[in-house]
Amino acid sequence: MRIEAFLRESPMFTVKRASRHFDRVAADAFSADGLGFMEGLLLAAIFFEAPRPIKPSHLAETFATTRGNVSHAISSLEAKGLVQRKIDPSDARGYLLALKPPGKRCALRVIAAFDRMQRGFEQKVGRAALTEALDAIRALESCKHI
Amino acid sequence: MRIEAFLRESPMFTVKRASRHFDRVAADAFSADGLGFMEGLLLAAIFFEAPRPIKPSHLAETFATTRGNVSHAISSLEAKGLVQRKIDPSDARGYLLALKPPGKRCALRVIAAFDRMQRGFEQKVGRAALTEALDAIRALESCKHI
DNA sequence: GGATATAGTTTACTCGATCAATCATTTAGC
DNA sequence: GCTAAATGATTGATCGAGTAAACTATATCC
Repeated sequence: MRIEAFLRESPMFTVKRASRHFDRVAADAFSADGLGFMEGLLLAAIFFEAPRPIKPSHLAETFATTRGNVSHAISSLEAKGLVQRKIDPSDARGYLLALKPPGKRCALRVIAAFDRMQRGFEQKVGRAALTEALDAIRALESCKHI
Repeated sequence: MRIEAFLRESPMFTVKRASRHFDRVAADAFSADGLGFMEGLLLAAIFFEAPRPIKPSHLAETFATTRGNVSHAISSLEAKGLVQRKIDPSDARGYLLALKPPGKRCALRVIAAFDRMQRGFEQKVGRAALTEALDAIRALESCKHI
């Protein structure tokens, strides 16, 4: 088989390449705010949850990643003055996250960018096909090992 | 909107999460050989092209990445004793890549793992749906900016 | 022959992710 | 009530992959 045909049929490579592409697109879109893709998503998540503050563990679960990873990303957002950690009054082990005013403005820009991208996607492949494709990709994630 | 609904409809996040999942699956499958996902793909690419040796620039194009990136990965594969660089007799600027015997055996394991994964995917979502989903994902890559 | 283009490497850097160790607090068991 | 175990989160070290720019060496074109 030719490698090109192999890659073309491979969900793993197709998904990986698309992921890289989206990283570049997001980095480009958020370059003014100096955010990465994941940072933008976290900011959007905190915004959507407002005014209810959100816990890091909730974010880790939502984004299917580790707490350590979220902790690092939040530290980065905090260093940029976008997010604030406050001790959770109901559980002093944990923290609650809230947007600072610049973070709120930044989140709005991020969400607007995601929305524009979403419209571009739906225009490109159609809403129904997009939904089906995402369902298929999600289903692949249940293949846990080779 | 809830962040969960936002993420569910977002191709960018769905694709990114799946990409991370595949990274973990591949790292797990290739752990005995100490290969990453991309290293495995490169090895498979060189194997598929054999006996015709392959140029790094060809790999960079095939995998939609930079030459620098390929150069790093090849160096890593070379350090593991899997791949060999030879000066291209027809163009002394370039190199030709070939598998050393351990690299060949390793490539066979890698390809077998990819094939098992592929069968798992097709069993999970069906061959037709898989093809459609990949076509949709590829189409999204033509959205160049937000 | 000299300017320019090309192949590849190198260096430094970023981002996202993971792991193990650690700390503080909460909960559970006795 | 007090200790032991579980939990929420941070830290620090490390990794893989990717990028960009500078650089070397060779090839090509006029």
